[in-house]
Amino acid sequence: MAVTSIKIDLIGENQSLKARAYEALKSAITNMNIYDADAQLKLDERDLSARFGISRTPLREALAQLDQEGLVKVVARRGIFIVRKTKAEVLDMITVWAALEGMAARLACSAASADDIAALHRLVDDYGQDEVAMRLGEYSDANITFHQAILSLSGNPLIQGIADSLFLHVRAIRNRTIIEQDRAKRSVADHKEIIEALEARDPDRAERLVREHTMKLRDHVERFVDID
Amino acid sequence: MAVTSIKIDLIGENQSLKARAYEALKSAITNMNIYDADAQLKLDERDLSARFGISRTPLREALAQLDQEGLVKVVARRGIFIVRKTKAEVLDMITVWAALEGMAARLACSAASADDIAALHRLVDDYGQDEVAMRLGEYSDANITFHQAILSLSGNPLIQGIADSLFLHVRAIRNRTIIEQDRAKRSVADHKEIIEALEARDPDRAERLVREHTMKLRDHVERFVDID
DNA sequence: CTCCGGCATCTGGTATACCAGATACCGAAC
DNA sequence: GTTCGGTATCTGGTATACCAGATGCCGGAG
Repeated sequence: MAVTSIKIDLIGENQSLKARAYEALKSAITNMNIYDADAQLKLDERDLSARFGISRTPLREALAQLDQEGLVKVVARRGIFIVRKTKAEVLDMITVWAALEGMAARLACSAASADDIAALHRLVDDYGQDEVAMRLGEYSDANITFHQAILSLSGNPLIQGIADSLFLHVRAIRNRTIIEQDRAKRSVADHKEIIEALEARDPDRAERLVREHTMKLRDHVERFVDID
Repeated sequence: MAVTSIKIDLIGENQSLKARAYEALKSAITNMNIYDADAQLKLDERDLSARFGISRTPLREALAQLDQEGLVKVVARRGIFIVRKTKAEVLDMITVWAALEGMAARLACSAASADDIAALHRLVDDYGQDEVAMRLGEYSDANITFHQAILSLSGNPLIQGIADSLFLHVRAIRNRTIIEQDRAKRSVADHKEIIEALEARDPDRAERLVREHTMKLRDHVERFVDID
């Protein structure tokens, strides 16, 4: 039979205008430095709808969704404001993250396959003792991938979903936390220990290591990040 | 000076139509038995807007919010459907709940005052050995209050917020889980142990007890609740 | 110069009309 | 009787117009 593969247009933007506006706004907001003193924090419905070339209706629905997620705050007859998270809120988010990823590690001990756990090595081993090769920006990406892998290995999609939404907010202060060589080295060491615990199928240890690792980040932010 | 207290109308419904529609729909959906075979799971925008006496616009925004929370699913040109959670999803929710409340107990060991912890006794001690007096419906309420108290004692509002939204969904299957005398008794015993751990300011033990307690519920649902 | 009040304007909230895809019903063809 | 196709209808998506509260400018009174 003739294998005539039809190029179906799934790549093209056939989503609703609301969905497209939502993605565009979310991307714009999460990528801007909202903590800069001169950051533009106020949005205007009519202006935005004109920019996107859509009417206010779908745009409003997108903004309402962002409002619920806590990225913006819609105030009747006042305006729409990009939300600056307080330091306390960020710390609380990291704490919840610690609880979720800890549970994920616990679950992974019984849910993850040996292959899945072995694959974690690839995200850590490259950053062994060679501090020079450890480009910090690159490590930052590998670090995120490592943690998301653990969340994924739990086999509980809800954990991953909640953690993702939290990460969205914590990201905003990421630009303000400088990763030092020393902290990165300890981070790599922590990750190796975590993999060991997973390989040993020791849920209590895996949970504790992951939780303490994330809480170290919490303490670091509490001490050295200055927002508010 | 004359103490003329002005009765400000805060009780009256001065909220937006969207907010009122949202509350009304949320209440209606979470209180109905969506797992009944003959439950009406489809909604219609025009019909609802006529019932509420509002236009489709604010109603749609309320529905969009419920959609994001996972209570309904809006499908373009098909309809709006009340979502039945699968058993796997409910189990995942309870697992996340266990992680959150475990972390809450851990935090409470350092954040809660002695008075706050002492107040927990009131929610448990009444249901001592007197099984006859232990009215199961009444216990169910006290049980919920106890767990929400622990979430609150963590001092982390985010934990409480996420747990609340999870509870909204788990509630739907509550009607289908019969609380037996025996399980309730063991639950009370667990609660007493948890209070002890909090009083001893033992975060590891408090976390473990709370987590295991909630995971018992998870196992119970997995074994005895039949949905899907 | 300062303060106050009213009106122009801005801005999110709501109502309404229209659009297009999806569905269901019905009748014709076989 | 079955199947196919077309059309009426249903339903969520979008555009537009209007509403009312909030803000701020501006001029007059003191």
